[in-house]
Amino acid sequence: MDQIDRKILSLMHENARMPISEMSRTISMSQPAVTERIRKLEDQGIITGYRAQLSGAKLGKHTTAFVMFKTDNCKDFVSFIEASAEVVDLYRISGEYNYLMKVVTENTESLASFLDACSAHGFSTTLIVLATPFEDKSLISNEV
Amino acid sequence: MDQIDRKILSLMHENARMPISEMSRTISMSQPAVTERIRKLEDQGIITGYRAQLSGAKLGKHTTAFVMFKTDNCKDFVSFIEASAEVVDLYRISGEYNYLMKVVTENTESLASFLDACSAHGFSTTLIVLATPFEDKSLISNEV
DNA sequence: GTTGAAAAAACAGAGGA
DNA sequence: TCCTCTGTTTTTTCAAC
Repeated sequence: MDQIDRKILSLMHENARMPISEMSRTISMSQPAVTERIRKLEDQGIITGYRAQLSGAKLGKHTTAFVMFKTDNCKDFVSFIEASAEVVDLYRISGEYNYLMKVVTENTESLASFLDACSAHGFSTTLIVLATPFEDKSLISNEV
Repeated sequence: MDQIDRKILSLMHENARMPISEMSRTISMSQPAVTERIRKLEDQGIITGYRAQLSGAKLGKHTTAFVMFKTDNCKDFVSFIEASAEVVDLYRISGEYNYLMKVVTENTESLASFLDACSAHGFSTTLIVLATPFEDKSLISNEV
């Protein structure tokens, strides 16, 4: 992991579909060398995947919320949540609640339906997302 | 947005670096047609970008937390947070707190330093992430 | 939406600092 | 070890339909 690897990670985080040839020009290194470095970053598990980012709103999902949940039966709860299409992220957390999850639904009504379905497993506190100043900032500082 | 578009989005969410030629084989449609559909999905803002997913742990960031924050000066707070490399996501939320942010740091000590720096802007409650059963589940159901 | 040719990129091997 | 160079294969682009 040197400065060149960090630059590659930064570029990949900005645009994962950038051709390797273009990256090789940007960082002034031959294409096979860049390819090999990317392969190693993947093998080491530093790069875990490449994903298209989708707009929830453009797909008709206009409501995002974070739900903190307290349950006594983690196993059943996780099974239930894994099967719930509304939940995009699930975190086990410290504190009064067991779990925090990010929920994306069409509207507040469908969020309410989801929360109703959850209530069999415990109790929750819901934080509605009003705006997202930024999301998914890079873990790599992009100075060279 | 028909079933083929949904399939493209699903494939792109699984692996954004999949060659379009491979996608065209998977969904049995000519490559220029797939390319044109992707271009339209980008133009419509349904696809907002392509990102490499990086492992925080493999980059030496072993602590993830969600911090709920209450501030009286949103403008200054957001400026401060935007300049903080530790914060990867920032959400404006409803409820007792103004903001929820996802914070990724090297360890609990560096998290404490960050929270100390924040304390000038208001008060917070921190939820430490103990485990992540899943993250970034697709908004598109991947049945065809 | 398809086909097919030209351009570009990715891959794989040989060899050098 | 890590890189560059180079020839081959694959993918992308762009024309015409």
